[in-house]
Amino acid sequence: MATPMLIQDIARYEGQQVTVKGWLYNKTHKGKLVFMQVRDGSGIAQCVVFLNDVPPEQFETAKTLPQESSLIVTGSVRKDSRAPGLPGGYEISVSSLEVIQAAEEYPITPKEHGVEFLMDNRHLWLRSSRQWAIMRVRATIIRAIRDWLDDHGYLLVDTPILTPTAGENTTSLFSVDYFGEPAYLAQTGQLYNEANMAAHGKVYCFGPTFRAEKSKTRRHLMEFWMVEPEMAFFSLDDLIAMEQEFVTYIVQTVLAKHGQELAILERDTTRLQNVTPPFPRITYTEAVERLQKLAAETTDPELRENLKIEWGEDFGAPHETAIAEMFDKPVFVTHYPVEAKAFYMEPNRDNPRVVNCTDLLAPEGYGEITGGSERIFDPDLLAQRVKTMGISEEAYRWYIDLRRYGSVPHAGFGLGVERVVAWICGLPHIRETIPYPRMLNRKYP
RNA sequence: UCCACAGUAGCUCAAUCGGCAGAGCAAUCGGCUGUUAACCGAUGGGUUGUAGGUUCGAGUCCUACCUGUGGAGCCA
Repeated sequence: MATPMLIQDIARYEGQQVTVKGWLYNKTHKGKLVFMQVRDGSGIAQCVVFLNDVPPEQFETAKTLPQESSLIVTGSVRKDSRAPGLPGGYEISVSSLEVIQAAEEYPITPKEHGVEFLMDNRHLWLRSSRQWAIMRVRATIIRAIRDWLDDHGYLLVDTPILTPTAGENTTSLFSVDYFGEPAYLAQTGQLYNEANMAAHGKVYCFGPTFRAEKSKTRRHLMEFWMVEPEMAFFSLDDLIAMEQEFVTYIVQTVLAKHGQELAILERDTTRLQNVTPPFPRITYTEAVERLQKLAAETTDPELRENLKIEWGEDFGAPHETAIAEMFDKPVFVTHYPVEAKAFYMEPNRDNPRVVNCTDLLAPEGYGEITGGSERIFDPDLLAQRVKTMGISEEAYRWYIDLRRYGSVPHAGFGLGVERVVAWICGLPHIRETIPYPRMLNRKYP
Protein backbone atom coordinates (compact mmCIF):
# COMPACT_ATOMS: atom_id res chain seq x y z
CA MET A 1 0.00 0.00 0.00
CA ALA A 2 1.41 3.37 -1.00
CA THR A 3 1.86 6.11 1.64
CA PRO A 4 0.80 9.70 0.93
CA MET A 5 3.93 11.86 0.82
CA LEU A 6 4.85 15.54 0.64
CA ILE A 7 7.77 16.05 -1.71
CA GLN A 8 9.66 18.16 0.85
CA ASP A 9 9.98 14.95 2.94
CA ILE A 10 11.09 12.67 0.09
CA ALA A 11 14.42 11.76 1.70
CA ARG A 12 12.57 10.09 4.57
CA TYR A 13 10.75 7.70 2.21
CA GLU A 14 13.67 6.01 0.44
CA GLY A 15 12.67 2.52 -0.70
CA GLN A 16 8.99 3.02 0.13
CA GLN A 17 5.91 3.03 -2.07
CA VAL A 18 4.45 6.55 -2.01
CA THR A 19 1.70 8.61 -3.60
CA VAL A 20 2.15 12.22 -4.65
CA LYS A 21 -0.69 14.52 -5.67
CA GLY A 22 0.22 17.55 -7.70
CA TRP A 23 0.89 19.16 -11.05
CA LEU A 24 3.23 18.43 -13.94
CA TYR A 25 5.84 21.18 -13.76
CA ASN A 26 7.99 20.09 -16.68
CA LYS A 27 8.62 16.97 -18.69
CA THR A 28 11.06 15.39 -21.08
CA HIS A 29 11.18 11.93 -22.58
CA LYS A 30 13.73 9.68 -24.15
CA GLY A 31 12.49 6.52 -25.86
CA LYS A 32 11.17 4.20 -23.22
CA LEU A 33 11.65 6.74 -20.39
CA VAL A 34 9.59 9.78 -19.43
CA PHE A 35 11.00 12.21 -16.86
CA MET A 36 8.23 14.17 -15.19
CA GLN A 37 8.95 17.05 -12.83
CA VAL A 38 5.98 16.91 -10.47
CA ARG A 39 5.32 19.69 -7.95
CA ASP A 40 2.92 19.37 -5.03
CA GLY A 41 3.33 22.79 -3.40
CA SER A 42 5.96 21.57 -0.96
CA GLY A 43 8.61 20.84 -3.57
CA ILE A 44 9.40 19.34 -6.95
CA ALA A 45 10.22 15.66 -7.51
CA GLN A 46 11.38 13.90 -10.63
CA CYS A 47 9.06 11.01 -11.42
CA VAL A 48 10.51 8.49 -13.87
CA VAL A 49 8.11 6.48 -15.99
CA PHE A 50 9.64 3.40 -17.65
CA LEU A 51 7.72 1.71 -20.46
CA ASN A 52 7.91 -1.78 -18.92
CA ASP A 53 6.83 -0.64 -15.41
CA VAL A 54 3.39 0.77 -16.22
CA PRO A 55 0.40 -0.24 -18.35
CA PRO A 56 1.03 0.77 -22.01
CA GLU A 57 -1.76 3.36 -22.06
CA GLN A 58 -0.30 5.05 -18.97
CA PHE A 59 3.09 5.30 -20.65
CA GLU A 60 1.47 6.91 -23.66
CA THR A 61 -0.35 9.33 -21.32
CA ALA A 62 2.88 10.26 -19.56
CA LYS A 63 4.58 10.94 -22.88
CA THR A 64 1.90 13.34 -24.12
CA LEU A 65 0.67 14.91 -20.87
CA PRO A 66 0.70 18.74 -21.12
CA GLN A 67 2.55 20.99 -18.68
CA GLU A 68 0.58 21.85 -15.50
CA SER A 69 -1.80 18.90 -15.83
CA SER A 70 -2.99 17.73 -12.43
CA LEU A 71 -2.16 14.15 -11.51
CA ILE A 72 -1.63 11.50 -8.87
CA VAL A 73 1.58 9.50 -9.10
CA THR A 74 2.39 6.30 -7.25
CA GLY A 75 5.80 4.67 -7.15
CA SER A 76 8.87 3.90 -5.10
CA VAL A 77 11.37 6.46 -3.85
CA ARG A 78 14.95 5.93 -5.00
CA LYS A 79 18.09 7.87 -4.14
CA ASP A 80 19.81 9.17 -7.25
CA SER A 81 22.30 12.00 -7.36
CA ARG A 82 21.23 12.79 -10.94
CA ALA A 83 17.66 13.57 -9.89
CA PRO A 84 16.78 17.27 -10.11
CA GLY A 85 14.04 18.84 -8.00
CA LEU A 86 13.39 20.61 -4.73
CA PRO A 87 14.96 19.23 -2.61
CA GLY A 88 16.28 16.86 -5.34
CA GLY A 89 18.63 13.90 -5.02
CA TYR A 90 15.69 11.50 -4.82
CA GLU A 91 13.23 10.44 -7.48
CA ILE A 92 10.12 8.31 -7.82
CA SER A 93 10.04 5.24 -10.05
CA VAL A 94 6.45 5.38 -11.21
CA SER A 95 4.25 2.28 -11.06
CA SER A 96 0.95 4.04 -11.62
CA LEU A 97 -0.15 7.37 -13.02
CA GLU A 98 -3.62 8.87 -12.72
CA VAL A 99 -4.44 12.09 -14.58
CA ILE A 100 -6.97 14.31 -12.81
CA GLN A 101 -7.08 16.85 -15.61
CA ALA A 102 -5.02 17.18 -18.77
CA ALA A 103 -4.23 20.90 -18.94
CA GLU A 104 -4.80 23.11 -21.94
CA GLU A 105 -1.70 24.51 -23.57
CA TYR A 106 0.08 26.34 -20.73
CA PRO A 107 1.22 29.86 -21.59
CA ILE A 108 4.24 30.05 -19.28
CA THR A 109 6.95 27.80 -20.64
CA PRO A 110 10.30 27.14 -18.94
CA LYS A 111 11.79 29.69 -21.33
CA GLU A 112 12.16 33.42 -20.80
CA HIS A 113 9.20 35.80 -20.78
CA GLY A 114 8.64 39.54 -20.60
CA VAL A 115 7.31 41.46 -17.59
CA GLU A 116 3.99 42.43 -19.17
CA PHE A 117 3.18 38.87 -20.19
CA LEU A 118 4.09 37.48 -16.80
CA MET A 119 2.07 40.13 -14.96
CA ASP A 120 -0.96 39.42 -17.18
CA ASN A 121 -0.55 35.80 -16.15
CA ARG A 122 0.22 36.48 -12.51
CA HIS A 123 -2.40 33.91 -11.45
CA LEU A 124 -0.33 31.25 -13.22
CA TRP A 125 3.11 32.80 -12.72
CA LEU A 126 2.78 32.15 -8.98
CA ARG A 127 3.32 28.45 -9.76
CA SER A 128 6.84 29.08 -11.10
CA SER A 129 9.66 28.16 -8.76
CA ARG A 130 11.02 31.71 -8.35
CA GLN A 131 7.61 33.02 -7.35
CA TRP A 132 7.06 29.97 -5.19
CA ALA A 133 10.30 30.73 -3.35
CA ILE A 134 9.42 34.41 -2.86
CA MET A 135 5.98 33.62 -1.39
CA ARG A 136 7.52 31.17 1.04
CA VAL A 137 10.07 33.77 2.19
CA ARG A 138 7.29 36.36 2.45
CA ALA A 139 5.26 34.04 4.68
CA THR A 140 8.28 33.46 6.93
CA ILE A 141 8.96 37.20 7.16
CA ILE A 142 5.37 37.81 8.26
CA ARG A 143 5.60 34.94 10.74
CA ALA A 144 8.91 36.28 12.11
CA ILE A 145 7.41 39.74 12.54
CA ARG A 146 4.51 38.40 14.55
CA ASP A 147 6.61 35.93 16.55
CA TRP A 148 9.12 38.55 17.63
CA LEU A 149 6.48 41.07 18.65
CA ASP A 150 4.30 38.49 20.40
CA ASP A 151 7.34 37.18 22.29
CA HIS A 152 8.40 40.64 23.43
CA GLY A 153 5.20 41.80 25.08
CA TYR A 154 3.49 43.49 22.15
CA LEU A 155 -0.24 43.01 21.75
CA LEU A 156 -1.79 42.77 18.30
CA VAL A 157 -4.61 45.31 18.21
CA ASP A 158 -6.26 45.73 14.83
CA THR A 159 -6.91 49.18 13.39
CA PRO A 160 -9.70 50.01 10.93
CA ILE A 161 -9.30 49.88 7.18
CA LEU A 162 -12.33 52.06 6.48
CA THR A 163 -11.59 55.43 8.04
CA PRO A 164 -13.56 58.66 8.29
CA THR A 165 -10.70 61.13 8.04
CA ALA A 166 -9.82 62.99 4.93
CA GLY A 167 -7.37 65.23 6.74
CA GLU A 168 -5.74 67.73 4.43
CA ASN A 169 -4.49 65.20 1.96
CA THR A 170 -7.37 63.50 0.14
CA THR A 171 -5.38 63.11 -3.06
CA SER A 172 -3.34 60.28 -1.62
CA LEU A 173 -6.31 58.35 -0.23
CA PHE A 174 -8.66 55.96 -1.97
CA SER A 175 -12.23 56.99 -1.24
CA VAL A 176 -15.21 54.66 -1.11
CA ASP A 177 -18.92 55.27 -0.74
CA TYR A 178 -19.98 54.73 2.86
CA PHE A 179 -23.78 54.83 2.68
CA GLY A 180 -23.74 58.10 0.83
CA GLU A 181 -20.82 59.63 2.70
CA PRO A 182 -17.15 59.40 1.79
CA ALA A 183 -14.87 57.04 3.67
CA TYR A 184 -11.22 56.38 2.99
CA LEU A 185 -9.05 53.28 2.88
CA ALA A 186 -6.46 53.39 5.65
CA GLN A 187 -3.08 54.79 4.82
CA THR A 188 -1.71 53.93 8.24
CA GLY A 189 -3.00 52.53 11.51
CA GLN A 190 -0.70 54.67 13.55
CA LEU A 191 -3.12 57.20 15.02
CA TYR A 192 -5.36 54.41 16.29
CA ASN A 193 -2.24 52.64 17.52
CA GLU A 194 -1.53 55.56 19.82
CA ALA A 195 -4.95 55.13 21.42
CA ASN A 196 -4.37 51.37 21.73
CA MET A 197 -0.90 51.96 23.16
CA ALA A 198 -2.44 53.84 26.08
CA ALA A 199 -4.59 50.79 26.78
CA HIS A 200 -1.94 48.09 26.42
CA GLY A 201 1.52 49.67 26.69
CA LYS A 202 3.12 48.00 23.69
CA VAL A 203 0.93 47.26 20.69
CA TYR A 204 1.15 46.66 16.98
CA CYS A 205 -1.19 46.60 14.05
CA PHE A 206 -0.52 44.60 10.93
CA GLY A 207 -2.54 44.83 7.79
CA PRO A 208 -2.89 46.21 4.29
CA THR A 209 -2.55 49.94 3.71
CA PHE A 210 -3.55 51.95 0.68
CA ARG A 211 -1.93 54.91 -1.02
CA ALA A 212 -3.48 56.59 -4.02
CA GLU A 213 -0.28 58.39 -4.99
CA LYS A 214 0.57 58.13 -8.65
CA SER A 215 3.94 56.61 -7.93
CA LYS A 216 5.52 54.64 -10.71
CA THR A 217 8.69 53.20 -9.24
CA ARG A 218 10.18 49.85 -8.34
CA ARG A 219 9.55 50.59 -4.65
CA HIS A 220 5.88 51.56 -4.60
CA LEU A 221 2.58 49.70 -4.57
CA MET A 222 -0.91 51.14 -4.20
CA GLU A 223 -1.77 48.35 -1.74
CA PHE A 224 0.91 47.06 0.59
CA TRP A 225 1.29 45.47 3.99
CA MET A 226 2.71 47.33 6.93
CA VAL A 227 3.39 46.39 10.53
CA GLU A 228 3.28 49.32 12.95
CA PRO A 229 4.44 48.87 16.56
CA GLU A 230 3.74 51.67 19.05
CA MET A 231 5.31 51.79 22.50
CA ALA A 232 4.56 53.79 25.65
CA PHE A 233 7.47 55.40 27.51
CA PHE A 234 9.81 54.92 24.51
CA SER A 235 12.44 57.46 23.44
CA LEU A 236 14.14 57.66 20.06
CA ASP A 237 17.08 55.67 21.46
CA ASP A 238 14.70 52.99 22.76
CA LEU A 239 13.06 52.89 19.36
CA ILE A 240 16.35 52.40 17.51
CA ALA A 241 17.48 49.70 19.93
CA MET A 242 14.21 47.84 19.45
CA GLU A 243 14.11 48.21 15.66
CA GLN A 244 17.55 46.77 15.12
CA GLU A 245 16.77 43.70 17.22
CA PHE A 246 13.49 43.27 15.38
CA VAL A 247 14.95 43.61 11.86
CA THR A 248 17.87 41.37 12.75
CA TYR A 249 15.50 38.65 13.92
CA ILE A 250 13.54 38.82 10.67
CA VAL A 251 16.65 38.57 8.49
CA GLN A 252 18.33 35.83 10.52
CA THR A 253 15.11 33.77 10.66
CA VAL A 254 14.85 33.80 6.87
CA LEU A 255 18.52 32.87 6.52
CA ALA A 256 18.08 29.97 8.92
CA LYS A 257 14.93 28.58 7.28
CA HIS A 258 15.22 29.36 3.60
CA GLY A 259 18.62 28.46 2.22
CA GLN A 260 16.86 26.51 -0.51
CA GLU A 261 14.59 29.39 -1.50
CA LEU A 262 17.38 31.99 -1.44
CA ALA A 263 19.43 29.65 -3.65
CA ILE A 264 16.56 29.47 -6.16
CA LEU A 265 16.54 33.27 -6.14
CA GLU A 266 20.34 33.29 -6.56
CA ARG A 267 20.56 35.65 -3.61
CA ASP A 268 24.09 36.35 -2.38
CA THR A 269 23.52 36.12 1.38
CA THR A 270 26.85 37.49 2.60
CA ARG A 271 25.46 41.01 3.12
CA LEU A 272 22.43 39.56 4.90
CA GLN A 273 24.53 37.50 7.31
CA ASN A 274 26.15 40.76 8.27
CA VAL A 275 22.84 42.14 9.56
CA THR A 276 23.40 42.14 13.33
CA PRO A 277 23.14 44.89 15.95
CA PRO A 278 24.28 47.57 16.28
CA PHE A 279 23.31 49.27 13.02
CA PRO A 280 25.11 52.50 12.15
CA ARG A 281 23.24 55.76 12.68
CA ILE A 282 23.73 59.24 11.29
CA THR A 283 21.67 62.40 11.49
CA TYR A 284 19.83 63.89 8.56
CA THR A 285 22.18 66.87 8.71
CA GLU A 286 25.25 64.64 8.47
CA ALA A 287 23.63 62.75 5.61
CA VAL A 288 23.01 65.97 3.70
CA GLU A 289 26.62 67.03 4.24
CA ARG A 290 27.88 63.68 3.00
CA LEU A 291 25.62 63.84 -0.05
CA GLN A 292 26.79 67.35 -0.88
CA LYS A 293 30.40 66.24 -0.54
CA LEU A 294 29.72 63.22 -2.75
CA ALA A 295 28.00 65.40 -5.35
CA ALA A 296 30.96 67.81 -5.36
CA GLU A 297 33.47 65.00 -5.81
CA THR A 298 31.73 62.95 -8.47
CA THR A 299 32.75 63.26 -12.10
CA ASP A 300 29.40 61.94 -13.33
CA PRO A 301 27.24 64.99 -14.17
CA GLU A 302 24.00 62.99 -14.01
CA LEU A 303 24.83 61.64 -10.56
CA ARG A 304 25.78 65.12 -9.41
CA GLU A 305 22.38 66.42 -10.54
CA ASN A 306 20.57 63.52 -8.84
CA LEU A 307 22.42 64.02 -5.56
CA LYS A 308 21.74 67.74 -5.37
CA ILE A 309 20.02 68.53 -2.07
CA GLU A 310 19.51 71.48 0.26
CA TRP A 311 18.98 71.18 4.00
CA GLY A 312 15.23 70.92 4.60
CA GLU A 313 14.38 68.83 1.53
CA ASP A 314 13.37 65.20 1.89
CA PHE A 315 15.53 62.53 0.29
CA GLY A 316 14.65 61.11 -3.12
CA ALA A 317 15.48 57.61 -4.26
CA PRO A 318 19.02 58.46 -5.46
CA HIS A 319 19.82 60.07 -2.09
CA GLU A 320 18.64 57.05 -0.12
CA THR A 321 20.64 54.71 -2.31
CA ALA A 322 23.78 56.82 -1.97
CA ILE A 323 23.50 57.02 1.81
CA ALA A 324 22.86 53.28 2.14
CA GLU A 325 25.90 52.54 -0.03
CA MET A 326 28.12 54.26 2.54
CA PHE A 327 27.42 51.43 5.02
CA ASP A 328 27.50 47.65 4.95
CA LYS A 329 24.46 47.28 7.22
CA PRO A 330 21.06 48.96 7.33
CA VAL A 331 21.56 52.52 8.52
CA PHE A 332 19.39 54.70 10.76
CA VAL A 333 19.01 58.28 9.58
CA THR A 334 17.71 60.44 12.43
CA HIS A 335 16.48 63.98 13.12
CA TYR A 336 14.89 65.10 9.87
CA PRO A 337 13.69 68.70 9.46
CA VAL A 338 10.24 69.37 10.88
CA GLU A 339 8.89 70.39 7.48
CA ALA A 340 9.93 67.12 5.82
CA LYS A 341 8.00 64.92 8.24
CA ALA A 342 4.55 64.25 9.66
CA PHE A 343 2.77 66.72 11.92
CA TYR A 344 2.71 64.43 14.97
CA MET A 345 6.47 63.99 15.37
CA GLU A 346 8.12 65.31 18.55
CA PRO A 347 10.49 68.26 17.97
CA ASN A 348 14.00 67.92 19.34
CA ARG A 349 14.50 69.86 22.55
CA ASP A 350 17.98 71.16 21.63
CA ASN A 351 17.17 71.91 18.01
CA PRO A 352 13.45 72.51 17.36
CA ARG A 353 14.04 72.66 13.60
CA VAL A 354 14.34 68.85 13.60
CA VAL A 355 12.17 66.05 14.98
CA ASN A 356 13.12 62.95 16.95
CA CYS A 357 12.56 60.49 14.15
CA THR A 358 14.45 57.78 12.32
CA ASP A 359 14.21 56.10 8.95
CA LEU A 360 15.98 52.80 8.43
CA LEU A 361 17.57 52.52 5.00
CA ALA A 362 18.35 49.02 3.70
CA PRO A 363 21.60 48.30 1.90
CA GLU A 364 21.97 47.57 -1.81
CA GLY A 365 19.59 50.31 -2.91
CA TYR A 366 16.42 48.94 -1.30
CA GLY A 367 15.62 52.25 0.35
CA GLU A 368 13.50 53.07 3.37
CA ILE A 369 12.19 49.94 5.08
CA THR A 370 11.05 51.56 8.33
CA GLY A 371 10.06 55.07 9.35
CA GLY A 372 9.36 56.01 12.93
CA SER A 373 9.52 58.71 15.56
CA GLU A 374 8.69 59.93 19.00
CA ARG A 375 5.15 61.34 18.94
CA ILE A 376 4.15 64.74 20.24
CA PHE A 377 3.22 64.35 23.88
CA ASP A 378 1.90 67.80 24.78
CA PRO A 379 -1.75 68.47 23.87
CA ASP A 380 -1.24 72.17 23.20
CA LEU A 381 1.73 71.61 20.89
CA LEU A 382 -0.16 68.91 19.00
CA ALA A 383 -3.24 71.11 18.61
CA GLN A 384 -1.02 73.90 17.36
CA ARG A 385 0.67 71.59 14.81
CA VAL A 386 -2.71 70.37 13.57
CA LYS A 387 -3.79 73.97 13.09
CA THR A 388 -0.56 74.97 11.32
CA MET A 389 -0.85 72.07 8.90
CA GLY A 390 -4.39 73.10 7.99
CA ILE A 391 -5.76 69.74 9.04
CA SER A 392 -9.36 69.41 10.18
CA GLU A 393 -9.32 69.85 13.95
CA GLU A 394 -12.74 68.25 14.24
CA ALA A 395 -11.55 65.07 12.52
CA TYR A 396 -8.56 64.80 14.83
CA ARG A 397 -10.40 65.72 18.01
CA TRP A 398 -10.18 62.18 19.41
CA TYR A 399 -6.47 62.03 18.60
CA ILE A 400 -5.66 65.25 20.44
CA ASP A 401 -7.93 64.06 23.24
CA LEU A 402 -5.49 61.20 23.93
CA ARG A 403 -3.01 63.79 25.25
CA ARG A 404 -5.41 65.06 27.90
CA TYR A 405 -5.68 61.84 29.87
CA GLY A 406 -2.34 60.56 31.08
CA SER A 407 -0.18 61.55 28.13
CA VAL A 408 3.18 59.77 28.06
CA PRO A 409 6.28 60.01 25.90
CA HIS A 410 5.89 57.32 23.26
CA ALA A 411 7.26 56.24 19.93
CA GLY A 412 6.52 53.89 17.08
CA PHE A 413 7.34 53.04 13.51
CA GLY A 414 6.04 51.35 10.42
CA LEU A 415 7.80 48.61 8.47
CA GLY A 416 6.85 47.94 4.86
CA VAL A 417 6.64 44.20 4.38
CA GLU A 418 7.11 44.21 0.61
CA ARG A 419 10.26 46.31 0.76
CA VAL A 420 11.71 43.91 3.30
CA VAL A 421 10.80 40.95 1.09
CA ALA A 422 12.42 42.64 -1.91
CA TRP A 423 15.56 43.37 0.09
CA ILE A 424 15.95 39.91 1.63
CA CYS A 425 15.14 38.12 -1.63
CA GLY A 426 17.34 40.50 -3.65
CA LEU A 427 14.55 41.36 -6.09
CA PRO A 428 14.93 44.25 -8.51
CA HIS A 429 11.24 45.21 -8.31
CA ILE A 430 8.67 45.18 -5.51
CA ARG A 431 5.95 43.82 -7.82
CA GLU A 432 7.09 40.22 -7.24
CA THR A 433 6.92 40.47 -3.44
CA ILE A 434 3.11 40.33 -3.13
CA PRO A 435 0.87 37.74 -4.79
CA TYR A 436 -1.30 40.23 -6.66
CA PRO A 437 0.40 43.62 -6.89
CA ARG A 438 -1.72 46.75 -7.22
CA MET A 439 0.20 49.25 -9.30
CA LEU A 440 -0.45 52.50 -11.11
CA ASN A 441 -1.21 50.77 -14.40
CA ARG A 442 -2.36 47.40 -13.16
CA LYS A 443 -5.04 45.88 -10.99
CA TYR A 444 -5.56 42.66 -13.01
CA PRO A 445 -5.65 39.85 -12.10
C1' U B 1 2.27 64.52 -14.40
C1' C B 2 7.23 64.78 -17.03
C1' C B 3 11.45 62.45 -19.85
C1' A B 4 13.24 58.18 -22.64
C1' C B 5 12.31 53.57 -25.01
C1' A B 6 9.22 49.67 -26.94
C1' G B 7 4.76 47.12 -29.35
C1' U B 8 5.97 41.69 -35.55
C1' A B 9 3.44 33.86 -34.69
C1' G B 10 1.06 31.40 -28.04
C1' C B 11 6.26 33.20 -25.94
C1' U B 12 11.34 35.59 -26.78
C1' C B 13 13.13 38.13 -30.77
C1' A B 14 15.09 39.14 -36.16
C1' A B 15 13.82 41.50 -40.88
C1' U B 16 20.23 45.63 -44.27
C1' C B 17 18.71 51.82 -48.18
C1' G B 18 11.28 51.77 -48.16
C1' G B 19 11.20 46.12 -52.17
C1' C B 20 8.63 38.10 -51.28
C1' A B 21 6.97 38.08 -43.17
C1' G B 22 11.76 34.95 -40.62
C1' A B 23 14.22 32.04 -36.44
C1' G B 24 14.35 29.60 -31.66
C1' C B 25 11.02 27.85 -28.06
C1' A B 26 5.89 26.15 -27.37
C1' A B 27 2.07 23.02 -30.14
C1' U B 28 1.19 18.50 -33.42
C1' C B 29 3.46 13.83 -35.58
C1' G B 30 7.76 10.41 -35.60
C1' G B 31 12.70 8.52 -33.23
C1' C B 32 15.80 7.35 -28.89
C1' U B 33 16.66 3.82 -21.25
C1' G B 34 19.14 9.03 -17.78
C1' U B 35 16.86 13.72 -19.24
C1' U B 36 18.26 18.51 -16.17
C1' A B 37 15.54 25.05 -20.43
C1' A B 38 17.31 17.40 -23.44
C1' C B 39 18.39 16.16 -28.45
C1' C B 40 17.28 14.62 -33.86
C1' G B 41 13.63 14.73 -38.12
C1' A B 42 8.89 16.55 -39.99
C1' U B 43 4.18 19.62 -39.86
C1' G B 44 0.88 23.62 -38.82
C1' G B 45 1.02 28.69 -37.09
C1' G B 46 0.75 36.32 -39.15
C1' U B 47 -5.19 42.15 -39.54
C1' U B 48 3.34 43.62 -37.92
C1' G B 49 -0.87 47.81 -31.14
C1' U B 50 -5.08 51.32 -33.40
C1' A B 51 -6.52 55.22 -36.88
C1' G B 52 -4.92 58.26 -40.64
C1' G B 53 -1.04 60.15 -44.08
C1' U B 54 3.41 60.05 -47.71
C1' U B 55 4.78 56.46 -51.70
C1' C B 56 4.41 52.50 -57.60
C1' G B 57 5.28 49.92 -52.99
C1' A B 58 5.29 50.78 -45.56
C1' G B 59 6.92 46.06 -40.24
C1' U B 60 10.32 50.10 -41.80
C1' C B 61 9.02 57.19 -43.01
C1' C B 62 5.28 61.17 -40.86
C1' U B 63 0.96 62.58 -37.37
C1' A B 64 -2.35 61.34 -33.48
C1' C B 65 -3.95 57.89 -30.07
C1' C B 66 -3.69 53.24 -27.05
C1' U B 67 -0.84 49.84 -24.16
C1' G B 68 3.52 48.65 -21.64
C1' U B 69 8.68 49.20 -19.80
C1' G B 70 12.78 52.15 -17.49
C1' G B 71 13.61 56.57 -14.76
C1' A B 72 12.05 61.13 -12.30
C1' G B 73 8.43 63.54 -9.57
C1' C B 74 4.67 62.57 -6.08
C1' C B 75 5.21 59.73 -1.43
C1' A B 76 1.81 61.19 7.71
